This record gives sequence, structure tokens and C-alpha cells, in this order.
Amino acid sequence: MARLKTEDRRKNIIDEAVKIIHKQGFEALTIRELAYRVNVTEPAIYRHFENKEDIILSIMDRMNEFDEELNKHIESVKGKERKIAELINFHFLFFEKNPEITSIIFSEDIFRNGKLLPDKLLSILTNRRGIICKVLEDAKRSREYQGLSSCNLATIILGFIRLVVLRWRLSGFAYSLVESGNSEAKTLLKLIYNYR
Amino acid sequence: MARLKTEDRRKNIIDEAVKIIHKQGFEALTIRELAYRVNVTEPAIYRHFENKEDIILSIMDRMNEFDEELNKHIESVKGKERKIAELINFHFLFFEKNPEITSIIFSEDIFRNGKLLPDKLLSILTNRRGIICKVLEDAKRSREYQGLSSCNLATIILGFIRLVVLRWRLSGFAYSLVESGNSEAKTLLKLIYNYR
DNA sequence: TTTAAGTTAGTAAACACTAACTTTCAGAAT
DNA sequence: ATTCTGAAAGTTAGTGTTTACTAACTTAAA
Repeated sequence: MARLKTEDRRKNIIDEAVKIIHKQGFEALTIRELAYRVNVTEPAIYRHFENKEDIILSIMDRMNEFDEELNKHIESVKGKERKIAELINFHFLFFEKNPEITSIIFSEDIFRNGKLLPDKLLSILTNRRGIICKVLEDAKRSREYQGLSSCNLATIILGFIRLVVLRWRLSGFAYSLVESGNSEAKTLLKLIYNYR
Repeated sequence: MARLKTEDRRKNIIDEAVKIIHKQGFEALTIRELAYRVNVTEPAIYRHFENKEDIILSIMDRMNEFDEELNKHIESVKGKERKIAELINFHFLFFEKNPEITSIIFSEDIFRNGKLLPDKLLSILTNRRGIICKVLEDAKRSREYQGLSSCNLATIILGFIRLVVLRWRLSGFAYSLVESGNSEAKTLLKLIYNYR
């Protein structure tokens, strides 16, 4: 098959690894299967990655892209209250567009290999909560959610998003996440906006 | 070692299987390891279970115990509004007491083996949401959450619980789930009770 | 004394990974 | 412009280990 430079091949391998986890689960991610999908032999994989854990860690690095996108998007939204709604909407939009990512984010077992990975997920969650918390703190100033803890509220919002996405995943992505998610989000937003 | 009747040995095996998943992850659940923990040889396992999937399915059956306990507990609580708070509290209490259960409920990869298991988790989640939804419907009648969808609210509550428990798991069960969970729950309850 | 619960000793297949060889290709020297 | 060369990307053929599972034998107990 076509010969690729290591940078391109690395990207190629990670892409296929994510697809495997998405379609067949983390257990199915073997070097054999990966090599087959990439159309090279097994040792060729080791030309570009030290070992399997190295591959998994590289997958995690790709996850950071979302947080960057999220941050950018939120900053561009005008209106502090609208940001909360847009934050939820953006999650659903992104996951509907990149369903493979949910397979990574929701795969607990990925994060149990080694000791680095649980910390990685925890830092993703903490970081995400930080972003939401900041948006809420901003909104607080313009309206009166004074009695509420912004970070606790962030937990509620993030937990809501995760569960809605999990149900969508378990359904086999059978319906529109954006549609059904935002419909359910109305109740949450009502709850927040109507807090006195 | 001591010779057990098949019923007792089955329970024995399931107990150890849950412990393995809890301590070492789903990947570590091998017949070898299981037999070692149970203090029998590998073929003895197959005396009591047809194959590995049979073991996993039996683990799932045990999960139903929680829903029964939850239902009983909620019915015993007086005061329709208090039931909501107690529902959240009971989740935290149960999981703190049975941390192994969280490893099962949160292990996506368990549910990817075969086709029966994803449906199983979906039915657990749907059932749980039904329980919460019912409590909320009751509370609705005595107070005015009229503008809110009870089932959407149930999603918010369940999502909140799951995320709080997930963070606790990722921390390595380093703190009291009941304490920190209920503290965070105050914000959610405020949000619900103060809805006008 | 029958039968259920256990054993020993194995199977074939899959796993992550490696040593050693070959091919491709870009850039330098002719 | 063509050839040479060295390194990078790929191969074949294997390693030892672990996996789920089984056939055939033994032991204990009701």
C-alpha cells in the first residue's frame, strides 16, 4: 500500500483506532485489528508508536480539541444568559457531529489502563466544569442567582449533558441528539432562569 | 477446598467477579483470575456457568436489587417534597456502601459485549428514571412545578447523581460521597424548590 | 452407590511485541 | 540529468504468554 510519512501515518492510525473503539468497543482495539484497518502489517504500527498505551494516550490528546473549540465558541456568543443555553447546545451539536468522541469520553475502561489515564479524564471533567462555571459566574453578575453555587450548578449541567448523550449512545444513535437534547434542556434552563 | 452446592458457588463466583471488576477493571475479569479468587480450578467455574457471557449476565441480574431497595425506601419516606431529597441521598448512601456496584453501572465496556447488555443498561436507566419521575409527579400535585416536565427533571437529577458518583470513582473513593454529594445536591434542590 | 463438584492436563486461537530483512524515496554527489 | 546512499517505512516469520474452553478422570457426600 501507499507509503506515508510518520506524521501522516500516526494520524491515520489514531483515526482508525478511534473508529474501532466507536464501532466495536475498547476491547476490540488490538494491534492486529488496527493494522488490518490501516492496511499495513502489525510491526508497521510499532514503527510509529512505542506500544499500545502510547496509542491510547495519543487518542486522549485529540480529546483536548473539543475544549478549545468550546471555549472559542462560547466567547463568540453575545449575551451572558444565552451563553448557558448555547453551551448546552454546542455540546449536543459537537457530539452529534463526532459520535466517535463519545465512545472515548464514555469508555471508563480506557481510563483504567495504567495510572495516567484516570487523571486525564478527571482533568478533562474538571476543566470542562471550569469553563461552565466561568460562564455561570458571568451570568450571575447580570442576574440574581446569588443563592446558587456556580460550580455546583456546573455539575448539574454537565451531568445532564452526559446522561442525555449516554442514552443517545445506548440507543445506537437512533435519533437526533440536538433535537431531543435541547428539548430536554428547556426544563433545565427554565429551572435556572426562573430561580428567584 | 470446601465443596459448595451449585447455588452457593454461583453466588460465590458472582461476588468475586464483581470484586475483580471493581478493583482491576472489566478487562481483568478472566476465568483464570476468577478461579484463583474463588479458590477452585478453571474448569470448576464452567461447572456452574455455561460461559463468560453467562457470568456477566448474572452480574447484571444482581443490579436489579438496587432498584427494589430504592423503591421500598422511597415509599417509606413521608412528605412528598422530602422524597426528592431522600431519593438523591439514598443513591449516595447506597453507592458509598456498595462501591463495587458503581464499577458495574459505570463500565460501558461491559455493556458492549453481545447485544443483550446495552439493552439491559438502557432498561436500568429508563426504569430508574421512571421511579424518579413518579416521585416528581406526586410532588407536582402538592406544589406548583406545573411548567416543568417531570421526566426531564428526572433526567437532570439522574445525570447529576451519575456525574457526582463518577467524580468520586475517579478520585479513587477518596472522600465521603454522601457528604460531598448532598452538599452539591443542595443547589439542585434549591433550584427545584424555588421554582415559581 | 449414584451424581454433583471438583481435579489434571490439555486444546487452538489471540494477544502484544520483536528480530531481521526489504523496499521506497528524498537529497547529495557525480 | 543520472546515480548513489542512507534513513525511514514497510515486510516476513516468529517469540512467549494469555485467553476461553474441554475431555477425561477423581473425589466427596446425600
